[in-house]
Amino acid sequence: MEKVTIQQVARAAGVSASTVSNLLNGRSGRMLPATRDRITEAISQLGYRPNRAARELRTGRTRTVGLIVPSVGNPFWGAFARELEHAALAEGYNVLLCNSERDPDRERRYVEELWDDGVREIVLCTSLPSLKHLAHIIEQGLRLITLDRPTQADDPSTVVSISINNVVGGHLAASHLTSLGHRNLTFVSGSLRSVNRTGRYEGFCSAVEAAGLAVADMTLWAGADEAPFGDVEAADVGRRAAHEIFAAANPPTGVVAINDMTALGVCRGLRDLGLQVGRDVSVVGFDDIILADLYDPPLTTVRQPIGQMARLAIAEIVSHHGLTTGEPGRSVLLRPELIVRGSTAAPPVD
Amino acid sequence: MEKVTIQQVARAAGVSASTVSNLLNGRSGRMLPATRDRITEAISQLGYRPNRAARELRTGRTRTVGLIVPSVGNPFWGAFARELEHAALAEGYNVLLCNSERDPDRERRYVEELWDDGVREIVLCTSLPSLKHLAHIIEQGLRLITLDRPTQADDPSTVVSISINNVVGGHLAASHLTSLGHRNLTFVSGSLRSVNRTGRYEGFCSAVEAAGLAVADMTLWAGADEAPFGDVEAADVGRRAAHEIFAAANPPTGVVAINDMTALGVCRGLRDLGLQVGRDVSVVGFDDIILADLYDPPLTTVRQPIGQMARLAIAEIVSHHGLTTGEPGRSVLLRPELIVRGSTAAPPVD
DNA sequence: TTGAAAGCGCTAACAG
DNA sequence: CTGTTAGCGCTTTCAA
Repeated sequence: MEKVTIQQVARAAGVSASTVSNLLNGRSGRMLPATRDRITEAISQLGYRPNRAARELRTGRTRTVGLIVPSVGNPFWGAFARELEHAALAEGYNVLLCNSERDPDRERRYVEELWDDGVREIVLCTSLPSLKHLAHIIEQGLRLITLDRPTQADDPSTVVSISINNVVGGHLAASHLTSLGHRNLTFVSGSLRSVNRTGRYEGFCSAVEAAGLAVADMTLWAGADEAPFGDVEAADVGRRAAHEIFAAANPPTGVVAINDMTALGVCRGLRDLGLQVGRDVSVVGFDDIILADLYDPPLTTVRQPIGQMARLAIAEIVSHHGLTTGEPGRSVLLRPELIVRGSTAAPPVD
Repeated sequence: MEKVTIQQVARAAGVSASTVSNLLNGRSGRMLPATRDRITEAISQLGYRPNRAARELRTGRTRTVGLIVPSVGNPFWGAFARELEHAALAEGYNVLLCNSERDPDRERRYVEELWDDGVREIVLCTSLPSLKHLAHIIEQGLRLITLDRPTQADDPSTVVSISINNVVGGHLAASHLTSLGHRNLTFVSGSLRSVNRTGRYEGFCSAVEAAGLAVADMTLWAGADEAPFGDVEAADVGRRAAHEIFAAANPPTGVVAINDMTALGVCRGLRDLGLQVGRDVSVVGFDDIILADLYDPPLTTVRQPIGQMARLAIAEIVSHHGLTTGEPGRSVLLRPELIVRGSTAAPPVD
């Protein structure tokens, strides 16, 4: 079967291409019903589907939004992708998913690729501190919505950001532990390049202080600085962290991890050492991925409202579609929620 | 910054558009070095990037491969997506990832969307028995490579399939249990619509028979037929399965699950009932997702060689690029590997 | 060695 | 109400 064009449809219906085009683009208000029927008939008869490239070349528009996630290997991003797709589909948009592996270079390549494909709206999930590598495209008019990444001082002004309040999240996690009676905590963070680490650690520290403890006594385990950790490796990071932390003198009784994958790695590492999570050591994660509840023991964690984040992102895109005015970007901070499960308990009395 | 076209580059370099185009498309063999330099200079000066839509409209080609997975919420597919992307990038291809949620309708929509976007090669991960809903596009020349789905009798002849030998996999899983001494097994399968279930269950049965046991005594738990289970719900399916199976009389001592997510759900369900996995009950999964090794106890599972599968898929695409001949599709069956971990052991002696 | 010209399939004024 | 017309940005003969 050969490709069928608008011309052939026109011919089959005995009209001109423009008339077919008009029907296709909702300008059929004052069209004779008979004409409309003949065209519709011809379209389905021939199995005609408009050529995107041609249409786009002409109009410059697309109804596709790009989604770039740090790693589809991390179930959190998989789940978020589902939510975004769901919200987008409801508005008649399609989603194209790309996987950056937290590599600025891949991030840029994908943004360019999408831009060249005519995509003008991208939801970027990144924790990179700078957006410099994308500045040239943002200038050209790309609408960028960053997710899980609070606005940074030098971000281009048109960028919209949607994320949770990390300070609150870190505080929730740590104060949960201190209120259980823990006095010696460690914060485990894989990548130092993540902007989320800062906020979460800040909240962690504020909770520590609020409990009358000295922040100086708390450890920040941040892994090897040089290694570019992906999210799949997050579990390995956590596992190694546990090995190191609990081999050292004066180990903590409570651990807050930067995300659930890392937290699960920590749990695995503790088990390697014969320590029991939820009894010998308490562990709190971040994200609330499906597996948090499935794990043994189920993981206490700070939940991110991914459904809401996804809907906000799409709402932002829908409301601005077609606008060319560079209205200054906004920043939405959602409140995270602590989900208490079996991985945390009062510290052991020794 | 306005969009810069090939014309502007040409003007800036003092040449014609065709010359710029020639350079861009590797036809610069007999071009004056001076000319070439002026053009290259102009391109980077202006930040020129060719318009995909225009190029594609002209040529009809793309270097993008579509990847449709059943659910990015399942870490197995996330991991596979990474592998495929890796292999594709190495060959200069890009990957566009779509999420079908095992819905034939969404599958079709995405295939059409990708086709309309100029994508002519799609790696489709599906376990749907029929490809009828895609027949109209396959006829038009779409190159389809199905993954994790053995060729079915009525598949269009040009479809290439890459998957593991499910019969061998099911056999490996079950014979591992019988050789440990288990005599009462259950096969837990969520979706009845999955073509993989058949093969895996067949292998399961053959191992049961080989151990001198009666297949009729083994249970096949297949969940509620009506519910359209997604992969994220797989864990729930497993959990519910465990609840039902172990509430009934004469419960098994060994369980083979259709995939790891389901297996982890089964483990969770067993824990709900106070049963200990790897002691009271042995559980085997399928896939070997990252979390299998992270779990407590680590999950024994049948590993799918996703790296190899990804490379084969891309090799297939690369080798056929540009060919229009409808060479009959091939079917590759890879051998899965049993990974023994802590979730399986000899049955308890009572 | 380079350029002129035609056209991919579609849309959007503008005429009729 | 519908058709004519003129491109969108690029590639590709073919001619110079």
